[in-house]
Amino acid sequence: MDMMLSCRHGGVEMSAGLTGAQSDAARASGPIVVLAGAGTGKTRTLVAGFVDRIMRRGMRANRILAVTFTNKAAAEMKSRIVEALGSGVAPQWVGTFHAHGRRQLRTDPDIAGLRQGFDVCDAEDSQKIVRRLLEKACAAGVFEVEDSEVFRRRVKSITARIAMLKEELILPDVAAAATEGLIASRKLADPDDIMAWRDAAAVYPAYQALLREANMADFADLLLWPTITMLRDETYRRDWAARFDAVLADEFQDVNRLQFLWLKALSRDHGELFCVGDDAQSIYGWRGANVRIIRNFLKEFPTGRMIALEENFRSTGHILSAANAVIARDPNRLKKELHTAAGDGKPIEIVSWSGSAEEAKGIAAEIGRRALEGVPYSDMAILYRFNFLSRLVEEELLRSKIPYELVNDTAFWQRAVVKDALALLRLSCCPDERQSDEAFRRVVNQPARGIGAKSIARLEQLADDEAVSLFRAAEIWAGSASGKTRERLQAFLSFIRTMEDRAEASENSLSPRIRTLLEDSGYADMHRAAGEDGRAALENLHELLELAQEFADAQDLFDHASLGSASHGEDTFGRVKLMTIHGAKGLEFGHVFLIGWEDTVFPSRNNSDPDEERRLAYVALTRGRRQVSISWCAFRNGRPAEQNCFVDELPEAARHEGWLREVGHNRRFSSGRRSSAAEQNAALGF
DNA sequence: GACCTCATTTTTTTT
DNA sequence: AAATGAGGTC
Repeated sequence: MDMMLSCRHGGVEMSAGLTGAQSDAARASGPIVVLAGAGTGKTRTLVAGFVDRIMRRGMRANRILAVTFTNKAAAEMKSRIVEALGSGVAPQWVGTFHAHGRRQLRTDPDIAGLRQGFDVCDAEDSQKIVRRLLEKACAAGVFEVEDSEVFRRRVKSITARIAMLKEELILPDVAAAATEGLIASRKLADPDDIMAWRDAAAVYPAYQALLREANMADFADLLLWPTITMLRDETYRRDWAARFDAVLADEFQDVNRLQFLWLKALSRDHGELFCVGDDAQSIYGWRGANVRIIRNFLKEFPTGRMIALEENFRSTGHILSAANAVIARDPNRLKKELHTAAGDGKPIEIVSWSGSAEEAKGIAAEIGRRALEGVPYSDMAILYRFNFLSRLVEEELLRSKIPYELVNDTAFWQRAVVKDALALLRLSCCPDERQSDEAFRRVVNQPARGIGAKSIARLEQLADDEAVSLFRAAEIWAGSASGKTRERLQAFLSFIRTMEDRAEASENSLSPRIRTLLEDSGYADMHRAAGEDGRAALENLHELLELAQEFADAQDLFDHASLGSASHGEDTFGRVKLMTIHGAKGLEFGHVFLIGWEDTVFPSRNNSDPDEERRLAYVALTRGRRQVSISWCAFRNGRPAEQNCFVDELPEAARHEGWLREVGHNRRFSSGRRSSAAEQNAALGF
């Protein structure tokens, strides 16, 4: 402990090599928000804050709550804390909002009307529930029958809105009134929007009832019920708040009202709320994130402090100039400007293409060229607004034999095969439970057992009438009726029962148990029979079996499956990374290719908040350390497209000063000089 | 009634 | 990637 007297700023700075601003932030007490611009050492400061509370202020590591949004961020934070403090210290409360919520809810499931061992359903499961409710309403004539695409969108929009209602702490019974109030007060001009909110409020109570009956919690529930209970019941709140001497929150710009109230309820007694974030990087508004929370922090906490970190340790001067220019047009932003002591670096390239195929070819060629110059593949990344934009690029990289990795294309635990395998497991655990209905539906007819849509519809009817699970309904049917379907059902039921018995009898660990399920059910064979088409599926199943070894029991595995986990980070060194801009947040690469910068694609026409798209552009640009190339196409999907507004907004001076280079071979680019074909080819590696 | 294959379609972005 | 629809076969 004499370390803290050893230099002017104390032990933290000395051991971690912090800047003055970072150190000030880490050592501050009371409510504080660190406005950490991209590349200014956000995680470092957060970890330093954690360490400072232990080393200098004498708190215990397991009495500090630290929250992040992603498992990856949580894992990183944990390991860096352990690195700083030594492996003897084990922080017990570092995790995601969802993981913390689940932990709190698992302690008292009854506050949400749930029983012990409840399941967490993911967004897809939520959508399926809403879909079935809506289909029922259609059948009853409450809703019109629409074409399937419109229907799909509607399900999506309603599901998202129910989550938003929960994040505003609006409970089912008051949802309708609250929605009408919202419609009356706010100027919701769009009639579609108004209708969607009304639909959501109407479906919400039935949705919640269904979840509860099936003993399931959705993502929002994990934090909603603990928070509501803390607000209603002071004893309960104190019980939880007393466990922590300080609360730390990462990515604070992305918290929603629910998460903020949860943080406040836990930190109210001591006021130790240490938040790190950057309002310029708030890109999750569609998921309920509320930028105004970080922007109004000082109004909420008049005694609090806001400390801005503006010295960037990542990018070149030119990259920062471009990023600053783009974000400067967000009128509500908290003022700060990134600067660097490093040099200006290479010019930013704006490359225009006639079509997306050409763009893909060009990027692959350019990556090949840079690789020859000695840039490791792993130091390059291609970032885009939507996942589907990766397809053509992927083909081209494959053709060019450039090793690449698609990051988070469809998260492992959300893949259909993985969910099917887990459904089999869930069903073999407790077939009679209502929470297995979803599992039943997934696998009854996979592989095809002759139990098709019509039979399942009849089963659902029966289950409804008798108020039992689908599995029970199937047993009733198999016991009474006759015919082919009866035999087929019987075969399936007895298979599940056998598996259930065997699971109880043996001490078989998880992995072999799943293997048996996959083999004996014919599920694995189904994919083997599909040949090339089933290869990816089999690989995923194999990986699942490997991963399953890490889990103690089925419940443990289900928990990880629904909230995701960081353990799926296989070593993929030496590969070009392909990911969405959202997925790239928090990461950095020497060379960054930003594709699809066309109006309606990026900024997306679907986002009602243009400033959020702007912030996304800011995030995209600030991922690059040394070189950033932006590209856009005159044609995308056979439709003409325009260079997006962000390109236009880059400082005019930059074009004259030569640090913004426009390269292209379609007739449409606006300003700047037209480069010769020879120049283009030289630049793009043909 | 159920299954298969082929084609089409439409993507937000993620816990 | 995954959900849908059409058209043909058992």
